[in-house]
Amino acid sequence: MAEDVRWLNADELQGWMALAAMLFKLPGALDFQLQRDSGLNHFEYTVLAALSESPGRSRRMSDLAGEANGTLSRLSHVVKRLESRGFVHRRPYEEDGRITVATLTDEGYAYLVEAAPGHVEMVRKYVIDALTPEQLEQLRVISEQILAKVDPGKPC
Amino acid sequence: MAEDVRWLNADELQGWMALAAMLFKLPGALDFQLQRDSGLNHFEYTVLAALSESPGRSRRMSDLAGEANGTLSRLSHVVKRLESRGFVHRRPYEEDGRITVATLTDEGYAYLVEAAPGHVEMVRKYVIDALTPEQLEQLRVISEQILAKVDPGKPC
DNA sequence: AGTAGTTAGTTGATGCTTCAAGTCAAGGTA
DNA sequence: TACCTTGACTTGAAGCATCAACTAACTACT
Repeated sequence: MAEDVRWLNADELQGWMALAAMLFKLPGALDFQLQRDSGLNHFEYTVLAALSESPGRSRRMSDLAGEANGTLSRLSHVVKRLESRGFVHRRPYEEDGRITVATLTDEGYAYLVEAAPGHVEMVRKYVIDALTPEQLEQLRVISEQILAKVDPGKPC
Repeated sequence: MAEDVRWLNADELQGWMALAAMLFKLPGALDFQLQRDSGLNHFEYTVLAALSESPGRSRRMSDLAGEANGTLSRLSHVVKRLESRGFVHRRPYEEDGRITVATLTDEGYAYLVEAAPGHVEMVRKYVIDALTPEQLEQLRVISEQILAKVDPGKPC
């Protein structure tokens, strides 16, 4: 078929391999710490954190899914779990019955406050302290450029 | 407890949020393309690719797990699936019966050759072409530094 | 030779994610 | 009013990953 494939040269391959390795291992490492210390995975943590910073500690499901970088389906399952643990509750939005609003409960907030320091420490250890401020800035720009290609519908 | 948490400042938070978003979305996007076009996920692809570049298209399980950035258990499940599809076969190593050697079959190689162009194209589109050569080099260095913190046991 | 300990890999259960299909509410359209 | 159509979720099944427990093969000690 397409014989005109633009294969990767040595530098490109090296760059991609390094990124791929990081892409595989960092999420696992973060999940491991969170799971062990708080019984949450990274997605669940992100959901709770996003709620805690929202007005009224509430947010509609679609927004929350976007904020936490997940699909609506995934979020729905996760919020059901979090709800059964008493960290979140859901109610239909009065002005539009299709919309569901999720709210962080006091227990959920307290739990998040317990979990946050350990998580922040890990992010520091693995990412922030591993890089110079310049590198972190480079990484931010790079991540945004890649994200723009992967998910063009998110102007930011 | 520990009230002396070093929270993230605005720049640090921005950098981390951008990385996190990329970390969540890029693997999904790559998996999606591979799954749709080739019925493989990224880990399976990596395993086949690693085998194809090994002497005799063969490798012991532990090495392969390291190469593909996964655990031995995960690899074992995956190789079982790949074996049942006829892409790989396993045999015990004569000189040490504990060791298992996995080998890429001709069908597996042919399948990989079919899948590779589409995958390379995606890696180009999402990563290589999104960045300047300097940025790719920055990203390689950054990834290696992060990886060294996450997984200190791998000197490279 | 016998026993304990280590290494390499496998397996099964559990839980999370994904995908496709479903529900239910709201906004046209006629 | 009845009928599509779209939007916003929810659900159930299937697949995949993770974890802990297990087996088998080798090594070291006595």
